[in-house]
Amino acid sequence: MPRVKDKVTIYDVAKMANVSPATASRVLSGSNYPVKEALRKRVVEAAKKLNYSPNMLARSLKSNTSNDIGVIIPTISNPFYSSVILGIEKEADKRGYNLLLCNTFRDVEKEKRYLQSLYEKQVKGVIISTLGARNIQEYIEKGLEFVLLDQKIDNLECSFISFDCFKGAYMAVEYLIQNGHRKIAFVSSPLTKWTRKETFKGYKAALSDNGIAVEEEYFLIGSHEEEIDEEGFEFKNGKEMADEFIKRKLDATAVLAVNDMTAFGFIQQMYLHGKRVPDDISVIGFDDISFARMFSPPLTTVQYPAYEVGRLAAMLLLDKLSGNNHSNMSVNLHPKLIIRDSVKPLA
Amino acid sequence: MPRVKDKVTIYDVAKMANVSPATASRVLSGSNYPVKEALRKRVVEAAKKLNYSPNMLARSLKSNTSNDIGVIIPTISNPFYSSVILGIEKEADKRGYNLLLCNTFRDVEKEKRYLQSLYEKQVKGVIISTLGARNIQEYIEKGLEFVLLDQKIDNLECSFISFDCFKGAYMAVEYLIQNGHRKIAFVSSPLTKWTRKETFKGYKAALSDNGIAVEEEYFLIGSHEEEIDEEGFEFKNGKEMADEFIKRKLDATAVLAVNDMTAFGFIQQMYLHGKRVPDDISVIGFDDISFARMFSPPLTTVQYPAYEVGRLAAMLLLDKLSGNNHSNMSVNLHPKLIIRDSVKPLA
DNA sequence: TCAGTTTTAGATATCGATTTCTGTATGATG
DNA sequence: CATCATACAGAAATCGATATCTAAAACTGA
Repeated sequence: MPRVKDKVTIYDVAKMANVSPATASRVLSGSNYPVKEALRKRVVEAAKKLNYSPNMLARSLKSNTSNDIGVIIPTISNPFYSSVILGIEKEADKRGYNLLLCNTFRDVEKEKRYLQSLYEKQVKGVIISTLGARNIQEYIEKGLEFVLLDQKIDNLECSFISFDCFKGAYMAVEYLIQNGHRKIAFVSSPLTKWTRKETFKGYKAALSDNGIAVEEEYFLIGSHEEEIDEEGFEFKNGKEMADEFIKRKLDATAVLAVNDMTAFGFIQQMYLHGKRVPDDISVIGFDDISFARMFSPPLTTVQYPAYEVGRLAAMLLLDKLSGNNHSNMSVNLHPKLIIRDSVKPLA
Repeated sequence: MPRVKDKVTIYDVAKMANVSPATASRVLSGSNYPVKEALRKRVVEAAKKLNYSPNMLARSLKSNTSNDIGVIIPTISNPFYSSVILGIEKEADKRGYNLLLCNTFRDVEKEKRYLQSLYEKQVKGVIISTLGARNIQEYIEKGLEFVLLDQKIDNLECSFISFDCFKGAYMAVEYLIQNGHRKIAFVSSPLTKWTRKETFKGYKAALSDNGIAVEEEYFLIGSHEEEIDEEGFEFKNGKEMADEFIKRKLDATAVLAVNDMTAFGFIQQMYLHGKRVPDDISVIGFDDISFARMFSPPLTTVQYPAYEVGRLAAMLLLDKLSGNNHSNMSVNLHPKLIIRDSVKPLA
């Protein structure tokens, strides 16, 4: 059992440097209160000699600050969210903040508990991707700052970062049309999220704006809800929709998937039914997760800049916390079509 | 600007319930100090009425405890680590702990800063995947508990969780041999990590134990170091090694990749060179990240149970922190070959 | 030179909890 | 009924920092 050394506090430093704890604190906490150079030096040296580490709990308690921010997402196992987190972490680290990571698995109760826990930990800001934003207002009133991802909620005083899924889907479908496709199906998990609904709308709008009938038969939309905690749900759903495609004997030549994972599942299962992508059917994904380019065929997809979303969210939040910026804003990121090899032009 | 309500403290609760703060604390913190039922009820009701939330900073400061644990990994954007994190989070949440997530990007300086920061936040335990464990000893002496992933360091008083990469590679190569392959290459990024070295050893051992000459020509091992912060490094390296394979005009019929990402890169690039997997060449990956089964062809690979690693790490750490268990241990997880479609039996 | 600033150091209160210490009321014991 | 242990409540100290308040010293300027 290693002997644990006694913790050295600011009092120890002060004593060694022969100054008051107040002075030691002023030097060590980077306060702008003036301290004579001689004393300052003594304090710094004593701190070094004693290998002093400040106790952040005490500092935060007294000064009512925090250098942690909360991040609440459905699940880190979704590569889209891991990119978001990466962006947040990069920016947060740059400014000396740490991340408290919370996975809700889309469980409202879990989300509630996490919010409360973050509040109790005196976190001042939270970046959250939530389904039901019911509880958030309560914490805004308590003084927490929020940045919401992928969700627009009126009357909520916080910043929003969203992505123009409508336009993304629209662009994707137009690209298919330009490539000669007119029978285009839409593959998705249930339209429970705002983003998915927008994507669906964009798909339909692009079709009708181009004089193509919107046929319900081409809606391959999963019906059973995602189960809490289930991994690979989107992938599985994509496979099921491929089965459904075959069952319905659809003649679509192209498909827009609501996200890349769905596209992967769809493509793999179509392969089992003897249909190749892009030779027999073209597929466009959505998100551009890093595997999209590793897939075979490399997936043509709408880029949802997850890393950028994370970075922006952190910037907005931390600017607010540091008082650099007081106004809330809605940032809408524009889609970009990444053309790879999963779409074949029709003759 | 929403008016922020004044924070309600335990003193407010005590006053409303007409008891001393001491009594209120005993009720609200779940202490086992006896409190008469009548008072207890008054306290609970007052807390509810005032919507009281304890200040964890104050609680932790006074009681010298923490319900945060630190997690230090190279990068969350690697799906292997996101699974590890998921396992940790699940177990931690179950026991009321939160995660402080730190991505080092294999930067030793960053790791140092994070360790210090976690220590200052009074975290009591850290799960870490580190390259250089030099600094860890110092924090062990300061009383921190560690669980190390993928690393064995002698004379370090902490628990280890590792994976038998040697055996995993050995099993994979034997499987190839059973399928008639005798010319088997090894594809890898530089052997800077302990796990990669073990994998390489296992590959060589399996060959020689089966009376197959170990030929240096078949070592397709990247030479340039991973750059800090680079995403998709393993994938890119896999592609480069495919180019190298062609350049060397190798006649290998099968390949063992050091991890799945490398395998993906290799397979994609070989495809560009006109070689199909598994028809022209068989490939076995390593890790079984969730994309392995979504890939085409679904990848035969050695399962490295990342989620389980995370869960175990959290269990060991939290058992220790809660005093349930005082001894350190080394847990070695056994490999399992997941057979899918990327290996073809030779006639 | 002396009143009035300004600069700088230290004593002390404070953040919001828990915990120890003290003391009273109650119950058990012989 | 006296004695002693036990149950329970509250006062006050404490965790480790920062911030406020007080005051001495140094510096102004008329």
